Amino acid sequence: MTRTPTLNDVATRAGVSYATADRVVNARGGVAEKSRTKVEEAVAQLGYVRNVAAANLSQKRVYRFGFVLPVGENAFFNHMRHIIRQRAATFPARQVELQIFDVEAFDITALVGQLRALRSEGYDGLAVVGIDDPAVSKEISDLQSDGVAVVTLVSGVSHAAAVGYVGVDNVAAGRTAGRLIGMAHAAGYGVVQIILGALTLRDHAERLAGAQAVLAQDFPHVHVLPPIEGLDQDPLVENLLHRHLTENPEISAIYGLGAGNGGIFRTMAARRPVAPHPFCVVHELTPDARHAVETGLVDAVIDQQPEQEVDRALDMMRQAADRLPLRDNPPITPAIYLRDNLPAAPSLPPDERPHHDRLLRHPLPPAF
Amino acid sequence: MTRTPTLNDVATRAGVSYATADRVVNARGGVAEKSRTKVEEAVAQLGYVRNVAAANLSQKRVYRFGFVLPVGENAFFNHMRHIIRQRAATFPARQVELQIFDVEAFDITALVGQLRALRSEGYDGLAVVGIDDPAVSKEISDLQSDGVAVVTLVSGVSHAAAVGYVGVDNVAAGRTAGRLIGMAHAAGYGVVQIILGALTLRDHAERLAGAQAVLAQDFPHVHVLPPIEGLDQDPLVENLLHRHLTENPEISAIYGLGAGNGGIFRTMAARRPVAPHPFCVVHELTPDARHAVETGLVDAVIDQQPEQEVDRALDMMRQAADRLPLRDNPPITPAIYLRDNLPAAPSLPPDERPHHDRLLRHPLPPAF
DNA sequence: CTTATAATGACAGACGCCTATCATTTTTTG
DNA sequence: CAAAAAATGATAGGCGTCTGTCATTATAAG
Repeated sequence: MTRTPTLNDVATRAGVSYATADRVVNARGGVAEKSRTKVEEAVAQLGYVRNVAAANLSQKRVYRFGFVLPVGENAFFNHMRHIIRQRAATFPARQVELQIFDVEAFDITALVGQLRALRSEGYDGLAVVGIDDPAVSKEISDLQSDGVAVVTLVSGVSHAAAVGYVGVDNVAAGRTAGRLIGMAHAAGYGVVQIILGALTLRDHAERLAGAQAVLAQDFPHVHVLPPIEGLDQDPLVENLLHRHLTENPEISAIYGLGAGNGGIFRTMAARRPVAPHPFCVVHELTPDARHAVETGLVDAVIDQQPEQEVDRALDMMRQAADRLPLRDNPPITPAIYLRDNLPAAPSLPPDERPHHDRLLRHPLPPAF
Repeated sequence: MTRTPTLNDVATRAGVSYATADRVVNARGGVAEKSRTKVEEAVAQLGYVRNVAAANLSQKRVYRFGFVLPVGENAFFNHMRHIIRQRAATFPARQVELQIFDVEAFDITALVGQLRALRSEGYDGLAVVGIDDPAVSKEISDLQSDGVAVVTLVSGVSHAAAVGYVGVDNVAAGRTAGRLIGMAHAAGYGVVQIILGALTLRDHAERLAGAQAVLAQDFPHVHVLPPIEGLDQDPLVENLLHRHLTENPEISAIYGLGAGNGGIFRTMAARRPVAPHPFCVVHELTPDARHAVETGLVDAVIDQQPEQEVDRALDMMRQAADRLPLRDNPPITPAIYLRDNLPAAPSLPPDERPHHDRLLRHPLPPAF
């Protein structure tokens, strides 16, 4: 029954005073090279691990973590906001304080500005939905050197000195969708229409590449049409998709890998009575998407599991704040949801309820 | 900037001494009804939450959690063991001590004996893979009243006064498999052969029912053969499956919902060069199953995500030990893995590596 | 060798809670 | 009403770490 060693034990073992051991462990400086080595050796030999509970108590520590998310009508990030708030609600008991910061989507200047503003706010950790840009990267590195543990979330930032990245492999996600579509064409010939936001968005391009690769290699009998760019806008997507479906009745599958899914759902709902049902795959299990799967409008949803992402980000920030070694975090795998393995519906605030009422009020697509 | 209230504040507010407030909060008894109410009101009014860090410090608390798992050649539980050990390795820093207890599978007496033995061991929490039996249920309730937080894992125990259940909905898992199979038969007609351990095993029966229900309702053109009972034994499964496939060349899909998957992989591998590839779904992402997916022997794996289950169980035990309200834990959803969204391969100890070497050494099924 | 400077030691108080003891007050019981 | 029992108050010491102060000693610079 060996007691777990305290810093006092370390000091004794190293043959220095508690004060010196503390100076080393907490990197306060003003310690001779020689003493530092002795203390570090003692730490290693005894396997000393700082008692986080005691440390937190003495400092009256409250963990301050922030999430920096793009703002907009993006259902996915709204969902993520909700998850974060939910976690925040269960946290006061653990002395954790969570804040969400909204930043205009795709706005590098705004993001950099927000990050800079946060630099002096004394946050222990920040989870940032990145934009891959040198200025952002620089800002993140600066935050890190100011002692803020930064985690990039959903979309990484290259060359940033972040603690880590939490997000899915979008190529894998696209491949997964591609294979599902391929499986659904065991019959043989088929035509796939892909809808995305824009080819310039890295996430979308990656998913597209993944899907195309799998279909070309393993399902050569399935023909992939050139993708439609819907700019992630529901009405535009609806408009374009409806036209393509009408002009090309051979289309047997639809893959929406961007964010204008509302347009897909409406198109599918409108056409359901008239035409045979193409196999349909979309991304992100938003309330609308869930409803579409439940009602059979959509066959499968590829999801990046924001709950897991949020938890993982919190974990990492916490570990960093506690100065514990990070446990390795393998990339999150995209989940496949069919109507039978949907997770229990989360309780939602009123403004995030699915829009199916509105959806059903328009049983026919607008003429154009 | 209001300080978070301490028990001292509660005492003051309630107009009693610290000692009395403490007696109430820690349920030490010997407090008049009236005082208790006053204290409870003060707690509610101030929103007092016990500072777990301080409490743990003062008690030199080390959390002691145990997992009680069935022992045997079951690949799934071996995988789970590995996950638990992995978690345990990262825990000393958080003063958590993890133990695994092996119990003979399906042995009620052994399980009850083990649980009883653990009763006096001072565990804070136990995660138990249950057997649904009154004796087990009784034992769990007793543990709970002795202050041990019990979580049932993977398979629940009815009427047990456990803190909660962590596991998947097996009907949903079966339905998911059924739908995948249905999707793969967009062509039309098809024949499904289901292999399970035994119809008397609840998990298996539930999965079977789920799959049958979905196929009957949404894919009536797919014919489901009577299931084969392979007793979860690889050689028997291989033997039976090979015979059925030979006798019924119409079989277009195989669904292995039990644990004798090694037999399925070998059969598929052996037949691959000769026959067209039936669509194949199995359960649990064991190393062997992963390899089978990677090599295309198997099309999809339904997985109950043991990592998540272990983490969830640990979370719940921890919350209970900290006397915090449990956050609601929605059932874990079965994951679908195709070869494109496989999670990063976990590092495995040598004895749990996939057996594909052995598998490939027998390119043909044994004659019989 | 004498200053200045750097490094070290020795403590003490605080963080919030737990445990224990003992004295004191209130309530119950006979 | 006295005696017994129950409830309450007061308080002290400890858990391991952090922070700060101040005195002391070792080292470097002049």
